[in-house]
Amino acid sequence: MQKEKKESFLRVYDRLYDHFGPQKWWPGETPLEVMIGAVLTQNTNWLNVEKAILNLKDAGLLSFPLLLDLPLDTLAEYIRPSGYYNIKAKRLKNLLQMIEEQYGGELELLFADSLENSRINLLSVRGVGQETADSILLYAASQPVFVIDTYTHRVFSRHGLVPEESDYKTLQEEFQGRLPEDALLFNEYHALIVAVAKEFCKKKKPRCRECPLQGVEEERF
DNA sequence: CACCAGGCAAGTA
DNA sequence: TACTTGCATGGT
Repeated sequence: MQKEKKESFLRVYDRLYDHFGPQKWWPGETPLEVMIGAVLTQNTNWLNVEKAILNLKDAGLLSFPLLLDLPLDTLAEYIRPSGYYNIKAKRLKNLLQMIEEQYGGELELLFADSLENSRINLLSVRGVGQETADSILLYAASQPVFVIDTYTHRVFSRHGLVPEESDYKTLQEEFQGRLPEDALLFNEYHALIVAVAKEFCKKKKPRCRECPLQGVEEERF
């Protein structure tokens, strides 16, 4: 029973992968760019984030020391298309300053730190919550951390795979406890959940008739 | 026109 | 602890 339950999350993964194929996340050329994207995409369409990152890239500002010294309101103007630009400029600054103070401005030292330490330090930053921290750890640092987001909660609770009231920590423990500890698997799985949510599990219009997960909750586990 | 998007923190009771 | 609200652009 417990063993089959463990395998059910892998069956869901297989269904999603068979339907959507590899998602090739995260869109970003460098760890710094991925980290910036993780902050900018908070409650924001990824297309808007791409515009903001392109602004920084075109200005030649995708560099840790340059961004660290960039005035707050200047940074805000560059990232304007990503929305919430004033608060996100501040959040990026907070994050850069933490890395400067704790790791001498070396992103690689943050990523080389223990998972426990790096996560605690990321979460200490004003504007970096659990999802943003875990996105950075998984997609920029390639650490085996499962990222939970509103899509994850919606898809899995609608299909009866987790209780509706599950919080972030509970969901993350479910995924990490039932899946092999594999950063590449976690990477692909999270991206596939986003894919299925966008197409079949929208907020208002769930089209679960054609959903590749149709009926998973009926399979006994 | 309304609604939504790969959240988070601060304020209130 | 458990809600509620502000933050904001751009696509559908």
